[in-house]
Amino acid sequence: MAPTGFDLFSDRSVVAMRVDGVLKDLAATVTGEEVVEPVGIDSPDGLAILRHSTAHVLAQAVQTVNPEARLGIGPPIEDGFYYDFRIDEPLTPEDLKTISKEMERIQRAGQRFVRRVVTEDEARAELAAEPFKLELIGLKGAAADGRDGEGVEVGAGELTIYDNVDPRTGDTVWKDLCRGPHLPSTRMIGNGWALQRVAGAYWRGSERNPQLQRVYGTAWPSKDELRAYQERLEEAAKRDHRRLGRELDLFSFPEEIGSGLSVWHPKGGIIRHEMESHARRRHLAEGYSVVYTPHISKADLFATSGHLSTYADGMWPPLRMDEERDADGAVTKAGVDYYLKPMNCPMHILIYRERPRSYRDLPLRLTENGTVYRNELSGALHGLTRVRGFTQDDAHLFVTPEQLEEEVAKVLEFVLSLLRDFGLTDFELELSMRDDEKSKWIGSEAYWASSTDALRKVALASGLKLTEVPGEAAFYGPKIDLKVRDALGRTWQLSTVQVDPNLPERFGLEYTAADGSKQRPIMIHRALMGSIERFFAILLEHYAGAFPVWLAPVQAVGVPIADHHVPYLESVFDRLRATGVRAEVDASDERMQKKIRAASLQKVPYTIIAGDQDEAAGTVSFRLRDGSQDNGVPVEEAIARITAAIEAKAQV
RNA sequence: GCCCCCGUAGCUCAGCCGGUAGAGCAGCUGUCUUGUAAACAGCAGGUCGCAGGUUCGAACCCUGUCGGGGGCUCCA
Repeated sequence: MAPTGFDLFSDRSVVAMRVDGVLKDLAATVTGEEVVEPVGIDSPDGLAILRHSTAHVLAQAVQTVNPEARLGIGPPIEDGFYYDFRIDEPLTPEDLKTISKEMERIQRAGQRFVRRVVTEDEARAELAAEPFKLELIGLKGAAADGRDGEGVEVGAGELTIYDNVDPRTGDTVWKDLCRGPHLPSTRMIGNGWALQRVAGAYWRGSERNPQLQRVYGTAWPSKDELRAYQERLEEAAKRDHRRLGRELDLFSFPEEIGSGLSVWHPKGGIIRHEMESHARRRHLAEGYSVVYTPHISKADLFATSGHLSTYADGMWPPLRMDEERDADGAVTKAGVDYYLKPMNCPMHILIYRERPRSYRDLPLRLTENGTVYRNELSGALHGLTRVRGFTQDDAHLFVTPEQLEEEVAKVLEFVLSLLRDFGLTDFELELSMRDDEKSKWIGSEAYWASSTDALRKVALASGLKLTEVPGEAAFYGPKIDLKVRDALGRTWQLSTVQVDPNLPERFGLEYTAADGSKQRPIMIHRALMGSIERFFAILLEHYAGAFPVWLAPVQAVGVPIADHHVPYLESVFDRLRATGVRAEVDASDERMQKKIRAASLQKVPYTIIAGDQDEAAGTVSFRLRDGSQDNGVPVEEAIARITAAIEAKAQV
C-alpha cells in the first residue's frame, strides 16, 4: 500500500505536506517518486491551513446553532480567517460566544477532515441547499471550459468536498466544498484562536450582490502566540492617531462642521506648522516655486481636465451661482456651477499657461500645499487617514521629454531625503505600468516604453526594493509609488510620482524649443507626504505621540520642586524660549510628582526639574521620556543640549 | 452608499425588568510647599447627540436624522 504523509512525518507540528510543490493533506498518498516536504504549523502555509480549518469549524458551528445559515466563503487571511454567511437574524456578540462554545465542542470531538473528489453533478446534488456554493461550482465549471483564460490552471484540478468525520462513529457530521488542504483533525486547532467581530460583506465583493454577514477570527499555533497577537493589537490601539489626537489635544472633527473635516488645535497646529515649513524650505532650496490657488472653480476647468466626466461621483456637488428665476420659478438667467477642487493640477496648469513658455523656463516646478475636497463615502471615512477635505503637498513639474528621466530621478531622491528628515527610513518602490489590454491606455507605444523605462531606471538606481505591477498605471502614464514601513511594521503608501502627457494635451500646453518650434511639455505629478493630514496621522502612530524634539509641540516643561523655585526656573526658561525652544514652566499648584506625571503623559521630550540644590549650583536636572535622569546639568550646557537636539532633528 | 454595533459631564465609564442621572480623572477654590508618574478638602459641571412617537411617566421602547466605530465598496 502506498505510504501517506502520516507514514512519512511523525512530528506532530507537521500539519500538511508539499508534494512536488503542491500542498496536500497528510492523508494523501505518495509514490516515492515525488519530492515531498513537510509543512509545519509555524510556516506561512501551515498557519494558513490552521486558519482555514478553523474557519471550517466556525462554519460548522454556525450551522449547528442556526441551521438556516447559508455558507459563503471562508478563507484564511493575514493573522486569521473569516467566513461569510447569509443569516436572516443579524449575529450579535452574544451569538459569537455561543458559536465559540460550539466550536470548542467540535474541536473536542476530534473530527477528521476527509478529502473527497466529486464530479460537478455530485457536488450540485450534495450542496443543493447552498446557493452560494452552487454559484462557485458554476464558476469553476466555466473556468474548466477554458472560457476564462486564467481559470485553466485552477480548472484543471478536481472539485473536492471535505467531510468532517466523527472518529468514533465514522459518520460524516458536516461537509463543505473546499480545495483544501486541511489539518488532519479539528483537535489540532488547539486553543490559540478567537472570534473577533462580525461585519457586513458583499458576496464576491460586489455591491450589486447580496450582503452577507462576515465573522472574523484569528488563529495561532498556541495560546501564547494568540496572546502575543492580541497584545500587538492593543499596542496598535494605544497608538491609534484618533486616540492620541484627543489625549494630546492635537485635532478634532467637530460634528457642527461636518464629517471628515478636521480642525487643528494649537498643539497639533504647531507640529503641522513645523512639518510644513521644513518641507517648504527644502522645496525652495530644490528649485521649486511656491504657488497658491483657490479652493473652488467653475465647472469648465474640471470639464477640460476630464475630472468632471470621469470622477464626478467623487466630487462635492456643485454650488450654483448667479442663477435668476421669475416669480414662477422658471430660470430667466442660467447660473454657473462652481466645484470644490478635488485636485490642484488644473489650477497649476493655468499658471503655466498664463504666459508663453520657453524651453529655458523648464523644468518649471510649482508646489502648493493645496487643500482639496473629495466626496468620500460616509462609510469610508476614518480619522485623519480618510477625510473629505485634506491638504496635498502637491507639486507639478513641467519638463521637456528629454528632461523627464533626470527630473524624475531628482524628484525621487528629494522625496526620500525629505521623508528621512521626518525619521522614516524603511522604503520600497512600486512601478505601475500598462499591460497589454490596449483599450485601457492612451498614448503611443513609444511614449509608454520610454517613460516606463525612465521610471524603472530611476527606481533601480535608488537601490530600494522594487516591485513592478503591470496594469496598475494611470490611463495616461506610468507611476512610481513609494511605500514606507512604520515602527509597527505596517506599510503605508505615501509618495507618488506620475508621468502625465494627457493634461498638457487637454490644456494645449506648449513651450518654444531652441529651434523656435512649439513643443508640448510633459507633466510630472508628485505628492510627497500625499495628504498632509494622513502623513501626520502616520507619523503620530509611528512615534506613538512621542515626536522627535523638533516636532514636539512642547519641547521642555519646567518642574519646580517648590513654589519658590519658580523664578529661578523661569530665568532658565526665558533663555530657552529666547533661542526658539517651545518651553513652559509648570507653575500650577500641584505636587512636583504630579507635574512630572502630567509632562510624561503629554510625551514632552524634556522635563527640567530644579530645587534648592540646582538653584544653588546654577544647574538643572533632566528627566527624559524613558524615565532616565541626568541631574545637576549646568544651565549653559542644558540649553545647548536641547537646542542641539532640535537642530539635529534628534529623537530623545 | 450598504450591513452590523455605538452615542450619558471636557475625558473614561456606571445607570437591574421605563419612575426625569452617578463615579474617577480633568477644571475651579482653598489648605499643604514637598527632588523624578497621581497630596487633601470643597465647588462647579449633563434638557443623557438631535427631532418626532408610544406611555400617567423615556437616558432606557419605536421611527427618523446627525455623528462615531468595525467591515464591504471606492480611491481619477
